[in-house]
Amino acid sequence: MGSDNVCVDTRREVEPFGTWINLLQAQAVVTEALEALLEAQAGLSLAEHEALARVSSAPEGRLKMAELAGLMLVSKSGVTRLIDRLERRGLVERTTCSTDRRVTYAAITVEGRRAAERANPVLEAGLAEVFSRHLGAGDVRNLRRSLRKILEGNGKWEEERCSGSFHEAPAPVRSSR
Amino acid sequence: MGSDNVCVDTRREVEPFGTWINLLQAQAVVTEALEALLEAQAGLSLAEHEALARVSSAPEGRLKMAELAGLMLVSKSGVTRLIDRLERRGLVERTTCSTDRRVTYAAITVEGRRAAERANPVLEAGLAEVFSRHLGAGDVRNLRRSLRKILEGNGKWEEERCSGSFHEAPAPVRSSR
DNA sequence: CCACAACTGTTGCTCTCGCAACTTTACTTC
DNA sequence: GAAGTAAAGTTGCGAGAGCAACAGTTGTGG
Repeated sequence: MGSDNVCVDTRREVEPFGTWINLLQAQAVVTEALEALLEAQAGLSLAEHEALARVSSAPEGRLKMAELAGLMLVSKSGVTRLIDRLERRGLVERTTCSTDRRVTYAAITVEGRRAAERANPVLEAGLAEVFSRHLGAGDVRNLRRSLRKILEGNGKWEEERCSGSFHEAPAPVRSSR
Repeated sequence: MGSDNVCVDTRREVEPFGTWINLLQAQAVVTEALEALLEAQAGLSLAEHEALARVSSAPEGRLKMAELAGLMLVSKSGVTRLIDRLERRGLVERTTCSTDRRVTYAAITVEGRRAAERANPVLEAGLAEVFSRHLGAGDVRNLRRSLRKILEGNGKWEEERCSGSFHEAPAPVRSSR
């Protein structure tokens, strides 16, 4: 009955847990701030901006729906509705493929490109303000290295997803292939 | 001490962006894995487990709705619905406060405590597998320190919420209910 | 040529969440 | 003590996302 010694080695066990919680919270805080900033100053959600950025930076300014879904780690239906919203606002256009009539391209419009270019500096400024402002250069390097280890360890590291000027939205990876 | 010059070269600007993307992706990957694992082996979502753990580790095994909302980063209505679901399953009970009739306590039940205790090792094993397994002890410390800086810099650091102690403290074994 | 499997994108359904309005209760002020 | 204000929790509503089912298209084997 006298199991008072609860504090045996809990400190060691708690650390990864607390770190993970902090990861969740930091992600939530940064995302929330950027979401609000981007919505206020550019009228775009983070997911919308990412789609816009990825489409506009793709060759010929267009991307198949399935490709976009793969890059963004969102489901097929998620991309359909996301492109629905952007198309309704004239920022993106659905075009067909001449060689395969199943595929639909999401193609950037001039207005869409303008919106993306207007949103980019906003996002960058917000990111500096809320994220990198509080970290030293060494912190950023260490942070990224650790995060990369986690991604690699789970087989989710892909170079092309991280390069370029776009952002990412949290979403599970479903049927990839 | 990262006493490097901040404006070394322009290429540095990409780094925070990519690091933030990695943060999102790592969070998404870890969350997805844990969510699936916990759902499969314990029948709880992550949010449900967190609520259960926080309530069960609170003094007297109960927490005001508003306190719970503050500890988790969710809105009041979110907590209402979350507790609705848990109460429907008999894992939590709504009780009243004798001194303030506005407040509602979410109180852990015996079955709820059992569920939390069954879920904890599952979560811990999953966390080790998908998260801390790929990091050294120094990595975890650095990671946490950086995340803490971000949270502090945005005024969202609160010791009791972030310290991740809720999941280890089994609280007073008060089986009065 | 025809049946059949594989693939692409869309739609219906459901789930979870936040915001704003609302009800009930406590506190402050006169 | 009464009026007004603030706080706690619940509810209606809409947004956004995933899964499963579906229709249209392409390619393959008999």
